Amino acid sequence: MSWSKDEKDGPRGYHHGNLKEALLRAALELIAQKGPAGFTFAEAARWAGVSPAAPYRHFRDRDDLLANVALRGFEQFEIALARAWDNGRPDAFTALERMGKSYLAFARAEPAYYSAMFESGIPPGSTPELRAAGDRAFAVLREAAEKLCAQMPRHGRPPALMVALHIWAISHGIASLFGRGDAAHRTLPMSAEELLEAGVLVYLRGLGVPAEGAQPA
Amino acid sequence: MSWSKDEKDGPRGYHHGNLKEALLRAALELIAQKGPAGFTFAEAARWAGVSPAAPYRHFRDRDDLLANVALRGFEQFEIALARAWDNGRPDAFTALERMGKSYLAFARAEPAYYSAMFESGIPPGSTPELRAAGDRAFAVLREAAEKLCAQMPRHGRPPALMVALHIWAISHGIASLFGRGDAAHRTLPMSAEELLEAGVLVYLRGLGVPAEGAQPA
DNA sequence: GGCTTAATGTAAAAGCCATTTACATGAGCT
DNA sequence: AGCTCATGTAAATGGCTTTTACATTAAGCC
Repeated sequence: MSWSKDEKDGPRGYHHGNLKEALLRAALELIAQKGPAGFTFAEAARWAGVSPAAPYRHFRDRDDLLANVALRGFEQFEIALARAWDNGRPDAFTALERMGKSYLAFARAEPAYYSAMFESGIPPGSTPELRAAGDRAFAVLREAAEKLCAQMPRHGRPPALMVALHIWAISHGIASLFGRGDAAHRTLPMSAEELLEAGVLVYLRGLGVPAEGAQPA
Repeated sequence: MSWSKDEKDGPRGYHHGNLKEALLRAALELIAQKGPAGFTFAEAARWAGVSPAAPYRHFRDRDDLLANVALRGFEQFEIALARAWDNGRPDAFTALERMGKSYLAFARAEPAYYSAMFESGIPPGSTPELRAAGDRAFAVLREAAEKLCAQMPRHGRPPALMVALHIWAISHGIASLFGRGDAAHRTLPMSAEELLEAGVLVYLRGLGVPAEGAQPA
């Protein structure tokens, strides 16, 4: 019945039907266009075809919506990293490099998620779920570090947590400073991917890691 | 000469006397309290005791003020880094470690500047002055990398620019992710300073740098 | 000292946002 | 059919940003 017909996805009646989802998608799109700062609650509502007050039925406030976008971002991020890591196949070293590329690829392909996650001003611990999702994503990196460290000689073996933090830091640093080609970032004499790969390579050599199957010199 | 008396610093009459400066200081204070996102033009004006429209005589808009804060931040940052570098004394290695500590100390001591510089959404190239100031700050790091590389055996000597970028990235990554102890960041099993120092140490070992006066093994 | 001018503030208004409250609609269950 | 709760709407409040017309004053010039 409804009033006219049934337009693919537009709001059908008094009730939207899937507003929460629509708002999350709208927010993602708006953040992609104007950054987390430029994103407005009202515009997301407009985008979803509802009144400015409607979103409050699904999110406590603007920050809550932002935090949910970040949450979803961490989930996607974890998936992407885990897929790249692929359980350390064929070997930890190769898989780690692959994960590094995946890290930057995510930041580039999903700038809205990435900025919601790291540059929106939403504290990581603003909600337990958010923190947990962030931790799960980091856990992938940490697992990689564990596996990498495990195959080092027991002697000077570094703490895997520290290694994971270092790699996270340099990855995030590169993504954040040079992440995308847009005007919002600095330009580089090389690609971010090359820069990260080289950095991790040097770092791992510093740990004595490639003493695995490759030649140390 | 003045109008009524001379009260230390309060606005004396119709004209403020030093509004631009007052606004910059107010912005810095407000950003420190509520982050770059929470900072408002109107509140800065209130803080300076002028009407909401007054700031427009000194800054094109809110972003312009933010950019000027960032500009000032880069200048301070350059000074801090240069002081720590101290021309590479007593040796490049020691001086670099000192600069790393200085980097984090700045981020911690001047979170408002740091976030205006890197986390405010103001693009680095939004104005030529801003870009130049950023470049000057980076130049200090780059000089350090040059000096460090210069003392390496000519053979496998890495590009100094790349080294500078790597160190910048890991420094920024750590500052940005774990920078301050506040709720806005993640907590660590060690201090950010220790983490950075260890990371740079490993990285430099990977480059073969400490083959200077120390023992390579 | 007067006059002129440009710099610096103010007042008021338009338009957007976030958020709240009271009310409306309708989906699902009995 | 009747109830009830989830989900929307309308309208209002209070801030913020930015613009425009106007007020005040600092400074230079005679």
